[in-house]
Amino acid sequence: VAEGLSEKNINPAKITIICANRYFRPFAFAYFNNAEPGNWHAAVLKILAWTQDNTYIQTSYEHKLPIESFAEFRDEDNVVDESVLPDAPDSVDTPEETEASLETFTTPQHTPDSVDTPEETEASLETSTTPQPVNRDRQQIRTDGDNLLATPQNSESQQVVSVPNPVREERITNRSILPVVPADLLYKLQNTGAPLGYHWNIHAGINLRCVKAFIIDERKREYLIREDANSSKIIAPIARRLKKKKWELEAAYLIWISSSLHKQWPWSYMEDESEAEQIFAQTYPAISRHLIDYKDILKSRGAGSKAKYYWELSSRELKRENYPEFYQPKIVYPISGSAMQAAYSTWYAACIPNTSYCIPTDDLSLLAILNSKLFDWYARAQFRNSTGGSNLFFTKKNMEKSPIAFRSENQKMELSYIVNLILSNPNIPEIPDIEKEIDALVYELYKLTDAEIALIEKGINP
DNA sequence: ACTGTGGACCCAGTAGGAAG
DNA sequence: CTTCCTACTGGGTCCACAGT
Repeated sequence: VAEGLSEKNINPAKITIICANRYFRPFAFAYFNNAEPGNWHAAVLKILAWTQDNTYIQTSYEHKLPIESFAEFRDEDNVVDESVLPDAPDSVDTPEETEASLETFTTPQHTPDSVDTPEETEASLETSTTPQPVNRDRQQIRTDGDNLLATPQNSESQQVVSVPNPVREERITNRSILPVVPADLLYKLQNTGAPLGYHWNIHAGINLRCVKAFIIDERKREYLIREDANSSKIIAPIARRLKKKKWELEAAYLIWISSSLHKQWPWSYMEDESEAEQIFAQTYPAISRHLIDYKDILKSRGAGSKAKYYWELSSRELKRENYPEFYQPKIVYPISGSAMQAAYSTWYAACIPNTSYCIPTDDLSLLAILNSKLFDWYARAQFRNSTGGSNLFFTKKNMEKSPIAFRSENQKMELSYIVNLILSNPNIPEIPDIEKEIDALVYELYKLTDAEIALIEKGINP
């Protein structure tokens, strides 16, 4: 509420909020439905949103939108003054300008026939494509209307042009009124699709605190089982990423002995550690012989470890109830590194170490996006540490905020098909070409212009 | 002019501690 | 117990210098 005004003398029904970024992607109106003066609390905020994908035009008439006109975009706004971004005040706010522009855009409830003519459409496009510096803070408004961004297409209503439809890429590039700078591209990406955390859950891996003792390879596993068949009961598959490799994971095994604090082992209630050690050695002789080599390191595991004895992990029992994410197909990616190297695991009950995160999903189009050049560019722009190191941190918070573009079923299928080509033939020499194909499709998903793609290909970050 | 060696430095990757 | 991040490790690269 502006200074000098109180809730009482504002009529919420007279307020319409326009939410858009400089590219009008997405573009939304919000207004208070059933609002009455002095009764703010009963007002329901209604949102009408458009994206480039969405050609269905919602008319103000259809929704009884209380707005009758739009402010005219002035010519001088054609010149994008970077110094006033992002905090430039919205010029629409000044009363004179609002007053002066009343005739410029008239909604179809007054002239429903005339807007159908091509000239009219052209005229409204011409005026409205001009970018308007908008206060970014206002655009942070998040509503449950995220799903509106994924409204299915409906081309039938294309001829009803009631609201300026400025989302026309070719116009923006042809007029070259918008120099493509990395900050703009970053901003555009941030306003595309929905954040990853909106549709998916991210799960952390198991903190082993001594990888070399607990993780073994196939040969060692076979050896341990040959020595003592019981060993197989406490050996679980673990999906580790391969160094400097996307898509593929390394198959390894983890000696999973849950902490006595979570599970009752024959040695769990021994007072004396050497006594417990003896029982452990009798129960799992081969594994006991293996872990004893790391006794000193394991014993030095410090605070935070809830393991009761040195041969135990601090984790709970490996069961579906405790770790449902390990029992599903999942995308696995590193917690930090020089680049995103996501991979896909269908290995049943395969756990992951705490150097990785996983997203339980079989949506390979998400994997395609994560491993694309576009996402790499985004990560380089967004995921650096405050200390300025070279590492990128794919932390849970960072990843949850990452914008994932809307994908139609067809697009999902196309991307999944290509990703499957790589997954089923991980060592063919054509992989770089296939990855380029994926990059191109991902650029398409995010509706990037040629100039923006060039920016990413050249690796120019903000 | 070319090759081999070793030290210095850089950087990617990781273990594990701190904080919550 | 989870999440994040720091400090460490170890591999890679560069470069000066010595030997062939």
